[in-house]
Amino acid sequence: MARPRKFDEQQVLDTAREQFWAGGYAATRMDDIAAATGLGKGSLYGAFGGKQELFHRVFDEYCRAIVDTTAQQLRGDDKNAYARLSAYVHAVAAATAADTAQRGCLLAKGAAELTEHDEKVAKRAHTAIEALRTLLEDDIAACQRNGDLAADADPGALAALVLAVLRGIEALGKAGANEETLTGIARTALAVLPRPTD
Amino acid sequence: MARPRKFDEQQVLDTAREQFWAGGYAATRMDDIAAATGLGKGSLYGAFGGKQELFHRVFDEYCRAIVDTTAQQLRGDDKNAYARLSAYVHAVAAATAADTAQRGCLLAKGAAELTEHDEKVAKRAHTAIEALRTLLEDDIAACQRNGDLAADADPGALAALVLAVLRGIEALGKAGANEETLTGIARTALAVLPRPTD
DNA sequence: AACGTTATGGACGAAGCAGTCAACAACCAT
DNA sequence: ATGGTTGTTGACTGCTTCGTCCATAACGTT
Repeated sequence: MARPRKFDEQQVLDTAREQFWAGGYAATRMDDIAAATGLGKGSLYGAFGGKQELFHRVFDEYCRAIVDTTAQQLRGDDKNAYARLSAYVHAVAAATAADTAQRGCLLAKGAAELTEHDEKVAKRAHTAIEALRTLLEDDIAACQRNGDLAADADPGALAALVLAVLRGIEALGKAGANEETLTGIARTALAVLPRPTD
Repeated sequence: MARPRKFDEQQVLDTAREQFWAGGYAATRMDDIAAATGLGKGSLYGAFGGKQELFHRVFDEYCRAIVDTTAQQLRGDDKNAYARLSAYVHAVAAATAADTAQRGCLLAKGAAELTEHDEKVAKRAHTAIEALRTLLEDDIAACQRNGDLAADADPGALAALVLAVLRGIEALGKAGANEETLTGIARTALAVLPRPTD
């Protein structure tokens, strides 16, 4: 009944994410996104509404992806819960260290730039962080059931601590900490988690 | 021999800092700073050079202030080293929670926005972070000498961990974590630091 | 095939932006 | 006091950028 779109919406969102990720929200121009995607501005505005809406789409999708990926890495049986936690924490440190361009995490970057002025971004970031905390708490509780961590510790508190360490690793990566420092933090954080006393 | 300045340079820097802090680098306009300080743009450019240089001045000064404040809070005799560490960690959590406007830390915000594209900002942030790490390490070593923390632990590693937790608290504050969560993280982090075994 | 509907692309408008400039003002050394 | 030097002001320039608009293109339905 009408002319179909020539572009793949997902592909455009991916490209837009790269642009916003590299430059931040304010410094990214819609013309850049148009050029990078090959779309005319009319199509871009027609399909997504505007710069802010486009960023919201990108940010929302990124948050969803982060939480999904983490869920895949942390969910599983009690038996391997500690191994998963350890692997995850080390993976975040390694990924941060490997990010030589120091782009960091779009969740952190977007939140830092826009939380104060954009309610939607603030809410979305909060939801994502809360989801990550829950995933960590579930895994830590599994570790406790399996006897890998002290049963009398508060899993929620430990999850919040680990989450803070992870976000801190990310922040220190931005500040140019080297790989050894970052992996060292991961190692130390895991080492200080309370063990069963028997 | 020449006309003296009518404005206080420090006051202008303070005002500029507020502007950059609230809006970020890209979103802050020189006209805003001019209006907020009451200076004409000519004076502003004459005294500071341009937007980038002005931000460098502000950022440098902010980093210096952060490190100085931390040094005042952490330096002292071995006897009270642990009390100082505890007070400092809790103070950061409380300050982050109290920051209802969620402006966060200019060091983190500036680094997140500009590290990739501005070498000077990257270097300055790195230096500041390294200084903070050293201050923490010195205090932690003092704690060990005084028997408040396990002597066999690596003070450098513990310092890096605590620093990560602190930066993580800051990041979680941006994401809207409530006061209870933040102070809980501070409490848990201190609780998991290794104690002497005797 | 003709038509209604939606997509496309790029020129355009309007506002915003960093930075400049020239006329004027204030100071001090002589 | 006077002149040289530096600070001040705000209008101005030239460029950038968001968003719109419209002529045209491509599709499905009848």
